[in-house]
Amino acid sequence: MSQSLDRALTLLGGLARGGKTLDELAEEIGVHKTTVLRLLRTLESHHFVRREGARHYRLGSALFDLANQALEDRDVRRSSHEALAELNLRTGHTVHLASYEDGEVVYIDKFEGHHAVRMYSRVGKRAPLHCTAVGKVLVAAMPRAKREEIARAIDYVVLTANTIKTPEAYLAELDQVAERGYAVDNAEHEDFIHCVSAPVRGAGGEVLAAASMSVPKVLLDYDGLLALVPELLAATEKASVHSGWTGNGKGQ
Amino acid sequence: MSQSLDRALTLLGGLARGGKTLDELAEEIGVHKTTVLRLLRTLESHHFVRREGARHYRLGSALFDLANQALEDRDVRRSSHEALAELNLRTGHTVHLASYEDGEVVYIDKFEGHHAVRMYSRVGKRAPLHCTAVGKVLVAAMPRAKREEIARAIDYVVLTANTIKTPEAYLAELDQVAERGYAVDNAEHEDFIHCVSAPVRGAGGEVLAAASMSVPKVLLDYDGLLALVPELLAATEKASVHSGWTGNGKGQ
DNA sequence: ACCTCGGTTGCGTATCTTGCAACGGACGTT
DNA sequence: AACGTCCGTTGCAAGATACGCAACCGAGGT
Repeated sequence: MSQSLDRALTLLGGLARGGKTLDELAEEIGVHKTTVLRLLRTLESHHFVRREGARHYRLGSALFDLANQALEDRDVRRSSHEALAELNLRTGHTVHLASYEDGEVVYIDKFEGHHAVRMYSRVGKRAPLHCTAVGKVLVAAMPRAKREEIARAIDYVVLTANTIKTPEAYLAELDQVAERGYAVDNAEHEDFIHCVSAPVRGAGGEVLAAASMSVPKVLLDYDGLLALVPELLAATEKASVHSGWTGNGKGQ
Repeated sequence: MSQSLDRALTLLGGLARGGKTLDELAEEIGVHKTTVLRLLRTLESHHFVRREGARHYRLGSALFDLANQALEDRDVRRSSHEALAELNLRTGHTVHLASYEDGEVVYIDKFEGHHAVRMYSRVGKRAPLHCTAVGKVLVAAMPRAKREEIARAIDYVVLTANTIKTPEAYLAELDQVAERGYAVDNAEHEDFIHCVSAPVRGAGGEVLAAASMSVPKVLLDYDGLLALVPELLAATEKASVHSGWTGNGKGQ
């Protein structure tokens, strides 16, 4: 592990929450401001940071640049884009695309809902596996042994009254998800929101990502949410076809 | 300047162009692979890179995360979004939003055109000041002394037959741009594309960013392009109002 | 079974990074 | 107008840290 690099990356995280002054940053990561200055200079030379006026540093454009290249790398995102945009347009609900990344879920695309109520999420944000519909879909797609391994490794943080609390309950839920082909998060992550999610598949039938719709409970009750499932499945099927998926079963 | 950080950032740039193996990366930045390994590990722990299967490294999700936060930081982007999305929807042409950043133009938003012909650009990408419509708009908004300083500092790389080649010609062009309130790039950057651009203003009348429409020449001739200007101006005015702009002149 | 390729580890050394202390410039205050 | 404060910047010396080496390991391919 490289110390200076580690500090610099932490620095970026700190800068993410608004422009900061040199000493503020120094204090935040617990080093001398000279050190921060040098790190910032290096970051700046690569456009990772920019100086705003005199006494403020902000994140720079290299971030956008790399991020977009990284996103383009993820082919699912591109191939699913059209189908999900349509789904979002037609239903007006927030649509997410997420993939599994070492023990968590990462949002790789987001289409904002058309209501006043907005979800606190963001492309690149991570979320737990046990209390999100996308998490369930992604883990349910894995072989049973892997599922168990993951289920046991999860830290079942309780976020709402409905949050799943044990590996056993989680595994049972996954069985259901695998069987019916979609997952539900019945206000297990945030109190006022529930979601449905379904997988996007690739050429070999493997699950590339999970798409979800998130709806505030004030807008639609649980039955109303479930009534959206056919539309969701139509969209994920379209996205799957665009991603190379060819049939119903496994393989070609 | 911090050496290891510098190397790590260079590494990220290298990774942007597809997954690489350890030795490839080591060679690329001219260090021992052990060093690369350590840097990658640190980057990985912050989710800046991820390991793809056995022998491939790719950019990770921290990039998306930071990038989105950085973009949200740039208020112009949010406040202009609606007007530009409309413009894009109505005309079907590619719309860019760009701002000035130390001697270059940086794209901070992009709305893809609806035609088959796509432009090679990307949010976060940088472009020269002398051969882009957005560049002209941004520089034309600066006080005359600053304009001259910038005009003299530009390296007039010739990209097409129409590219401006001298500070004098550039300054003359800027005068025109400042006067009529919009700029044109008549295939000065890429041979087959021409653009028009206009400024987005903030509360004090200052120019926050430049919006542009890019159109393949095969789709629209020069006069057709100019015919789009009123629509562009309507959009940038709307974006300006959303950004706090209140009147026609300076000040409130 | 061998070879190659990619990744990983331990270790000593030299380098690079660090924190200190002091300076300078820009504001704001008295 | 002079002073004080806040923030950024520089040079330097000490030592922690990142570096490259060489050897090892594991997986694929021949």
